[in-house]
Amino acid sequence: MEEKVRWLTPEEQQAWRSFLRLHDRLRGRLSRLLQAESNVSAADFGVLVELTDTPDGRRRILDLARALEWEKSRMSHHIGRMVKRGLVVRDECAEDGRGAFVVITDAGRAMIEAAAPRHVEAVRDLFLDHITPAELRTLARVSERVVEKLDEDPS
Amino acid sequence: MEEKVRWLTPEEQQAWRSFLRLHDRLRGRLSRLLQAESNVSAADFGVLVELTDTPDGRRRILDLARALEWEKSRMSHHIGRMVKRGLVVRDECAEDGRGAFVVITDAGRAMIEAAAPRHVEAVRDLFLDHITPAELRTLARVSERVVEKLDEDPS
DNA sequence: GGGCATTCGGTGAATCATCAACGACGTCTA
DNA sequence: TAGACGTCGTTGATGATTCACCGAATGCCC
Repeated sequence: MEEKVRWLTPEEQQAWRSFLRLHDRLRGRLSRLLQAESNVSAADFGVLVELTDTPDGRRRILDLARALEWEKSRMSHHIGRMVKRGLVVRDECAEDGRGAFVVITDAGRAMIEAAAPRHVEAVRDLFLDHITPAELRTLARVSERVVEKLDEDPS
Repeated sequence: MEEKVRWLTPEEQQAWRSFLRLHDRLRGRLSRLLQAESNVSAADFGVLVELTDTPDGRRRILDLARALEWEKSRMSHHIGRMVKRGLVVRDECAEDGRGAFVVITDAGRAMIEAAAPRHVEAVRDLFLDHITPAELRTLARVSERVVEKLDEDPS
């Protein structure tokens, strides 16, 4: 009952590895920059961005978790740490007694307003500036297509 | 002294986010598959692949760390866990009294030989199959170029 | 050879992520 | 309105990663 394995061709192998490597490097570099220049982790940054996307800077925990594709448990722990550092506060939810809101504080707002321009600049310097518009479109197209397939796939 | 920030255009923003999302999803899915079907983590898999790349299945620790772009400390901790599970053993180094080798065990070899075909298949199913050869070439080209720039950049 | 910096690897503490379980609440149905 | 069931969020235990540091061995330069 032995199936033959279709191993990757050298080109495929190399493309796949470069692709993975790029991601690791970019993320590593960007998060070290965020940490060094603005004293926030990439995770903090993501949460703060989501919060500032709403006019009042408050969102339900599960809503946040879904937006960032985190587990609710991770979100809960992470929010706890951010509360301790004064970036956000918890607030209870009137409509739903089980629920809870997270609200950005002034300190949190100050932090992200300081961090965002540097971050955008870094994304340009390290990534976008080295890619042609056509390549970027290809990248976006491929990414969307593959993610879509992943979502369809039962797992 | 205020600099103007060149925020991302909607297209850039969307491409960047899709790109990040793709990676997270793919990695998550692949590592869950490895874990579920073959009982190894993606990290274990990487180490075992590096070890089987040499004829005798033994490599210096720092050498491994560099190949995987890990910190030596992470490698050391990880090897410790793999030793505990019987996938590899440590071996001392004759030429250099400070050094140490890691050697794959029979159990480790069996594990990766079981895992590799499934993994390759998954990479095809989830990624390569949804991409044209031209797109793959673009991806590889862009990845290599950007990684190269990252390496040049002082940080 | 004696001193000194560097490299190799390991360790403990702190941080972060994941998993299973839980309590509290909401919703649906009989 | 009672019970069953699902959802929201938290918690504690367990693993994994990073950081700062250490000891041992090596290489280097005088």
